[in-house]
Amino acid sequence: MKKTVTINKNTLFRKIYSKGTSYVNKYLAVYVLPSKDGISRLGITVSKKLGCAVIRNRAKRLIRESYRINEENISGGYNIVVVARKMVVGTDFHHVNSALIHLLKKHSVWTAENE
RNA sequence: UGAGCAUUUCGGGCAGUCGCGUGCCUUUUGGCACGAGGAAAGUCCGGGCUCCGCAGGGCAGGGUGCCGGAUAACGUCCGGUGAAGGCGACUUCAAGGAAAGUGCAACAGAAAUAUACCGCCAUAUUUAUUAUGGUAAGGAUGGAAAGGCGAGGUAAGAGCUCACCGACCCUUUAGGUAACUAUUGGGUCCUGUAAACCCCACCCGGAGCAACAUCGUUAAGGGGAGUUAAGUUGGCCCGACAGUCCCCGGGUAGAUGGCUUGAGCCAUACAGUAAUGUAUGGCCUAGAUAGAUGAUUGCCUGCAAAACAGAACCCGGCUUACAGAUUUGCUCAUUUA
RNA sequence: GGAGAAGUACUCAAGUUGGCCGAAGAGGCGCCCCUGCUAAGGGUGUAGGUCGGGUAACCGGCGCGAGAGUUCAAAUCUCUCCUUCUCCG
Repeated sequence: MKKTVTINKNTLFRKIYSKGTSYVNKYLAVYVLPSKDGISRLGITVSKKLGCAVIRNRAKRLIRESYRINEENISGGYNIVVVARKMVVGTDFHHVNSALIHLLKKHSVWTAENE
């Protein structure tokens, strides 16, 4: 299994925000933009408004874990940015996981194999 | 048994599966080791380190403020003194100077550092009173009103005089390194405020790892000031520096080092009341750069795995947040012996 | 990560050599005029939060981000905490 490629440039983030399509959930907001070179990238945004460093780190870890588990089911070649919303504070992994799957299905980047 | 005061340590443990960061070994797969805190937080102090001009002097500015000690240093810590609170164990305290000077004290009150509204007394006029003078005992105001109380004294009064008490200044003796405590004699009777200016003593150059160093990338030039009196530091001055470039706006791409062996941790012995220091032996314990600890299952302790919370150059403190468990010593009350 | 600035009625805010300060002023709200009606415009005056008391007029306490301290007295001075905003390469 290859490593998860992350987005680490501010300009790329801004491009995805302005040009990508977005769907919003109670827990998360997901922006998707097809990448030019065919590599999937993941970016996670957690605002400072959500809470202190522990809460923000917890949210990032839950999102990253959910992406890692479901990476096989996501069709490649997309830049995906996941933004955590306020309801994510205090929830457990299962809620975050189902929320992410729901949004990825809306974006139709979910290639269901197991269902 | 109840109530309370101080204080120590911990902040779940073990195992399985998938996954993350760093290092090492293999190098296609992979394997092994290590991997957040008592506050990592707030950035409130102090220091190391780096650069700024060699890190100097004065003014300004800022900080600290009982005494002695500890320390690299501190606004921290330890031991003592004093004051306040508590029956007590004990706790709290920015605790120098108001008798060097200046300012301020609203409203109220007659008057706020100086006085005469009412009252009391004397004299004159007159007997309703009015005027002048004396007075700080009594009233009233205020947070604060000329040290308190008694006796003498007086026209009425007053530290005006005296006894006792209190405060302050000088002083004698004893104890203590000192703050200070006890004490002898003399003098004085003075509002509060220095977290108002100030005085006294001591301390402080500035900026910060987004510092800084090395290697590289982009680029395009334009405008302004200056020519030995301008520039450079932190506000100013002096001194110093370099000996031609400086400022404004615009453009560009980052990588590596700094980055963890340190005033380090643990154990023992000795010195010291203690903070702490010295010696010997052992140990190596995160180092990321959109930023590593998560998901899940089982067992154990427990009512319940459950609080506050995530290193970002590194240390010493302080402050604030914190569910629950826990060590040791002491005080008071009640009962029984 | 580091360095700073600010917080006052519903909103924007003035006030900080400590005292007559629940706090000037503007918007907003509310009343009147104008209009067939409304908006805009003009004029005028009032109350300002919260708790307690009172039939009411009104009176008293607490309140200038929160909590302590200094002082006779704190929006103002000092300390600690909270929130918001700005700057750095």
